[in-house]
This record gives sequence, structure tokens and C-alpha cells, in this order.
Amino acid sequence: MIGIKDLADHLNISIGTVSRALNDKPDVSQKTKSKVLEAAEALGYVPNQAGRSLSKGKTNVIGFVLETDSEGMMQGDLFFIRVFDGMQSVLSKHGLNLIALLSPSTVEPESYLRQVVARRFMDALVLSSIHRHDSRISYLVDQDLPFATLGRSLVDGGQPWLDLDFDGMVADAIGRLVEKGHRNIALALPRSDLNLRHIMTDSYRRSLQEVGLEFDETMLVQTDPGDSGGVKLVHDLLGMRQKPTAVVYSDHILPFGIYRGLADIGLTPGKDLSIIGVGTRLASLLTPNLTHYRFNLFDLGVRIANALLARLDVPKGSVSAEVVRESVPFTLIEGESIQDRR
Amino acid sequence: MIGIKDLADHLNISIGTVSRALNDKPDVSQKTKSKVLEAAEALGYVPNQAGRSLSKGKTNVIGFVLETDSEGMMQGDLFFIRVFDGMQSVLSKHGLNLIALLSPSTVEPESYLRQVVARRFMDALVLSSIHRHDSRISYLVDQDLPFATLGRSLVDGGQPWLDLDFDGMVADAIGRLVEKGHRNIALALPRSDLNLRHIMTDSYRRSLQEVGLEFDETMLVQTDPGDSGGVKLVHDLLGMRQKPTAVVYSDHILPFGIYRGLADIGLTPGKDLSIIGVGTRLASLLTPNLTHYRFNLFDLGVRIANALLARLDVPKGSVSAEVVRESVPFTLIEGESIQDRR
DNA sequence: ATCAGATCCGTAAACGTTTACGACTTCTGA
DNA sequence: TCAGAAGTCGTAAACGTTTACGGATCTGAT
Repeated sequence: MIGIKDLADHLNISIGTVSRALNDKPDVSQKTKSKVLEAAEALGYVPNQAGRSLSKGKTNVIGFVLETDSEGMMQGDLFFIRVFDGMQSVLSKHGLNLIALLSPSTVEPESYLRQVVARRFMDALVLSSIHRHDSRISYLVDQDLPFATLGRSLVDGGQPWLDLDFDGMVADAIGRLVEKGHRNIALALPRSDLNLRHIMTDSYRRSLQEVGLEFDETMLVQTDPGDSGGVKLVHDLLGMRQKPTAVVYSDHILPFGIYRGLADIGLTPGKDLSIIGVGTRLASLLTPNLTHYRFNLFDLGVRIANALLARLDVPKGSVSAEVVRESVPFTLIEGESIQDRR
Repeated sequence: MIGIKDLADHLNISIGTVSRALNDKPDVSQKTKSKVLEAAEALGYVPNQAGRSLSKGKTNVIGFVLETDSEGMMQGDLFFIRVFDGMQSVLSKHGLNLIALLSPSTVEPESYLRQVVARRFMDALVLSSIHRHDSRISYLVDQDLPFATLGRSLVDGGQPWLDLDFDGMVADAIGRLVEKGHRNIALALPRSDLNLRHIMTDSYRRSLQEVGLEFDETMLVQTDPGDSGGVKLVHDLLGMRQKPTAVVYSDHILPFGIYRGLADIGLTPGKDLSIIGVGTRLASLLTPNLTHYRFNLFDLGVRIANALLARLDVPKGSVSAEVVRESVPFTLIEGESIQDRR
């Protein structure tokens, strides 16, 4: 392995100059700069991360914290790759390495986070699966580790965040359903305390109010994560005294279970029960076609990475520029899973 | 941040002794060892990775190289998390960090690998999506970077590998289908040059021979990756002069597309076309139930990690102990996607 | 009492960078 | 012509660890 010292020897200059040349510092002449760059290229020099980290106190590593649910992350998987890709595409341009941190199923996610943080192995984190009262946020603030979140929380760490516009999605879905004559609309909610749950509930309540429908608590139904959730949901819905004619959901695996659950008892999606919610490409494999919302997840990754970078550039104590806090929009993919009841 | 020096000051001993105590080296008394451990605990000492790396010339980081296909990794996604989890569960016990390396969609996977390797940011790699003539293997051998592969290749780098037993799976599927009276069995193959493709083809050919059926080249059908693949496959199959009554496949997303494709033209899986291949939990959402094979992917991760560790422990030039090279077995999940034609 | 060996520990160099500081050269302008 | 500025570079310390080497103390046998 060839290092900065080899370059210095080779060019008969000092290692200090070589370092400055490589980092494009001002106090070194253009001539030597180009000589150094040339030699570095020729000898195949690559900087040693450890040495650099030790000297600068930075690791150039950003961690993307993923929460795997009990189903081994069926819900998140199809999402996360795209987001990761987007983030990486911008971070790599800044010489930063993005790594995925999956808490092993054998250890508590929270304690895993503490291990990770204690090691100071990364310069910043991106958190996902944000809870309403997410203790990780204040913890990271305490630990003085920069971070951004994929999702909102009630606890505010001053961090930048981006979120999928689930408010808007629910509002749009409700509007669409009501317009087609639906009056009893169930809202499928994840059993966990993800803030998503509350965001959707609030939007649901508001949307009903706007169109003059009454809010009925029993229309909020819990779902299990993963593949089993949808099947069970169907039974729950059909067991209600006031049977809903439609359901709005946020778990992209769920509709597969719903379709299956309906098929099991000879019912047809979009006829016996209307279904609308979030989806990925996979959703186009359902028959009849699922009416669903798509998000640009690559773009989400790009934007969260930029937001984080902006945050990192702000020197420690200075007045922070405004922090990015946005919801990213969706697009509707029309299908036949909504019945027109008019 | 508190370091080894702080511990030394606090205990009035030298930093050398502290380091040796922390690493449980022989030439330090039990008394001081426990004193040091205690102080480290009390003061919340965590070793600095950069310092350690610089000194030892090791990074304690293992990279898991994932190839995302054009569909944004729909095929691999549900697989990889489990494998990752399994690997991590053993590596973390040895103080090693596992990180996922996804080549950004904006850069060639091969050149991404070269970047990663050049940086010497990890001590070892695990490669997946192995091709028949995988140039990465000889490259890593040249670069003298230890690695293991998830999959076999014709090019042998002397590395440990583990693979899913697709040979056995195809053999079992063919046997099962033939027993139920099928004579025209199609084999769905990925369009890429994954070695998987050749392994399955060979097994298919052998299996037919064993039961005295003739091998028909046209029964080998190419499939596109991701969600569109299955739908298209159905059309391809139905367009053949000698229509197959069954299809064997290896892409766990594919059956969703096949089901969809059949539904589009009013046909029924398991009646108009028999389907058998690999699956995940997601497969249980198909109606009628899909007959498919499951692999223990967590276990796969555990085993590849152990194989890699064994490899790493072998000192540089010494006679290598035998290298782990195994296929992991499957279990059959019975469904109703196979027709009995007897 | 002496000494060999074992046991324990301190010293200092090394890993590959970055960067503050100072020194030297060259340029600028009066 | 010269003082000072600007430009360029070398020196050496610092980052946090590990580890080879050697010195000190202790044990037990003679």
C-alpha cells in the first residue's frame, strides 16, 4: 500500500506539501499541485481512511438506521433500497460513505442504536420508522450526533426531516371514496406506535369532517405487519356491525393479504370491498388492478441526504439556516379496486 | 471523548498496560486487569476505531456486496435482509461490523466494487449474485482481499462459498411434476448470466434424463426480472407450439406475475398451468396456494459468516484448512398450484 | 545470600494523515 | 533599495491505539 510518504519521497517534497496539494489547500503552487496529483494517479495512491479519521476526528461515514419489524422487514424492504440508492447518489459525490444499519433481530433496536452511537463510528445518522414520542431523537441530541429523520415526531430535536405525505394521501383517498358514494370507510393502522399512525388518524378525522361525515372510532382497525395482516384484516372488517365498504391503508404488503383474504371467502376486491392505499411496482401484480399511491423514493433519498449535508455544513454554534422539513408528494395509479356506489 | 490515556491517568498506570489489559493480553496481572475493566466501564470508555485500525492495519469491517437489478432489487430484497441478519448475528460477536454495499444505480457495479476495494475500507467482502464467469473473483484474489461468495462460479478463487440448493430444488420439482403426470415442463430462467441459470439448466436436463424424458431446448424460457417478468412469461408459454403444462422457476417475485398473467386471460394457476419454485412468506398470499420451496436464509447468513471467519483466521501463507463449500437445503411448502394429471 | 527465571509493567516507536507554525523566497510599491 | 506582503514549503506535533523491548520486582531453589 502506497501512502502519502511514498509520494513525498518520489517527488522530493515534504509530506505536508503533498497532503496540502491533495486537499487542494491554498498555500501550495499550481505546479506542485498538478505534479502531486499526477504522481498520485500514477502510483495509484488512495488515502487511508483510518489515518484521515484519526487526524480529522471525522469518519466520513453516514449511517442509515433501519428498523426491521417482526416479519423480517417485509414492509420496509421494497422502500428502503430506493431511498438508500437516492441517498448514496448524493453522498458519494461528497466523499461520504453510506452504510445501512440493521439492528440484528437478536438485540433491541434501541440498545443497538446506543452501541452504534457509542462507537462513534459515523459522523451522522438517518433514522427511519419514527415514533410519535421517539426517545431516540432526544438521545441523539444529548449525544451531540448530527442526524436527520425519515418521518416526523412530536419530539423535536431540531433535525431536518422528510416524510411521505400520508396526510395528503389519506385526504385524497377519503375524498375520492366519498365522491364515489362510500360512507363507511375503514382506516387500517399499523399496530405499532409509529407516528404515521397518528398522522393518518388525524387526516382521516379531518377529511371526514370536511365532507360532513361523522367520525366513528370503530372504523379505525389495527393490522398486523407483514403477510398475515391483510388476511386477518378482512375478517375483522367483515365482523363489524357497521360493515365498511372501503378501506384505506398504508402498508404496501397489506393489499396482497386483503386480496387473499377476500378470495378465501369468495369475495371480490373493488366490488365487495374497495381498497386504496400506498403501493410499489409490486402492486401492479394484483388482480383486479389496485388503485394506489406511489411515492418517488429515490427522490426522497436525494432530498434527505441534501438536507443532512446542509445540516452538517453549518458550523457548530452558528445560527442555523432554516432546516428542511417537508412531505414528499404522491402520484395516483388508477386501478379497479374502488367501487362506484352512486 | 475519553480514551486510553484518560484511563491510564485515572489509574496511575501506563497506557501500554491499559491497552494490554483491555485486550486481555497475558503479561498483565489479574488485579490490574479487573481494575482497568472496571474503570473503563465506569468512565464509559469505548475504543476509537480509527486509532485501532491505524495501528493494527485492520478495519474490523466486513462488506456485503449486493447487486441491485434494474427493478431496484425486487428479486433480492426479501432475501437479503434475512441473510444480512444471520451474518450480523455472528460477526458482531467477534467485534466485526457488517455493512451493506449497494452499488448505486448511477454507477457500474464492477467499477463500484473497484472503488470499494481500492479504499481498503473493509477487511473482507461477501459477494452475491455470482456469475458463471465472475471476473470479480479473480480481481479480489489479485487484490489480495479475503472474501466469500453467496453462490458458485466456474472461476475458483479458493474462497469459501455457500449456495442455495437450486440443483436439488429443480430435481425435486421435476420429480414431483413427472410423478403427477406432467411431460412438458418449462424451466423459467433469469435473463442474466447468473450461474444459477446454468445450475438450474444442468439439473433440469439431468432430471429429465433420469425419468426418461427427452430434453427440449425450447422448454427453457427467458424471463425478465421483477414484476413484469411473470406476466410476460405466461404469454411466452402459451405461445409455444408444444404447450408446457408446468413451469419451474427461481425468482420469488415471478409467481405473482404468473398468477396475474393467467388471471388476465381467465386461466387458473394449478389447473391450466402448474407452478412450482422458490418462495418466501409472501408466497402464502397467492390464491390458490403456491407450492414452493423455502430456504432458511438466516441460517445461510450464519454459515457464510462462519465460513468467512474461518478463512480470516488462517494465517497468511499457511496451509489452509478445508474451505466451506456447501449448498443449503430447502423445505417444501405444499400448495395447490400443481395439477394432478394422472 | 545469590541467582535464574517468571511475572509484571513502563517506554517509545509506529500506523497515515492533517495542520499550526515558522522559514524562506519572491514580489510589490514607495 | 528596502520594508513588508504574499506565496510557497518544510518541520513537527497531534489524533488513539498496539506492541516490541527492556527494566523492575518477585519467587524459589541452591
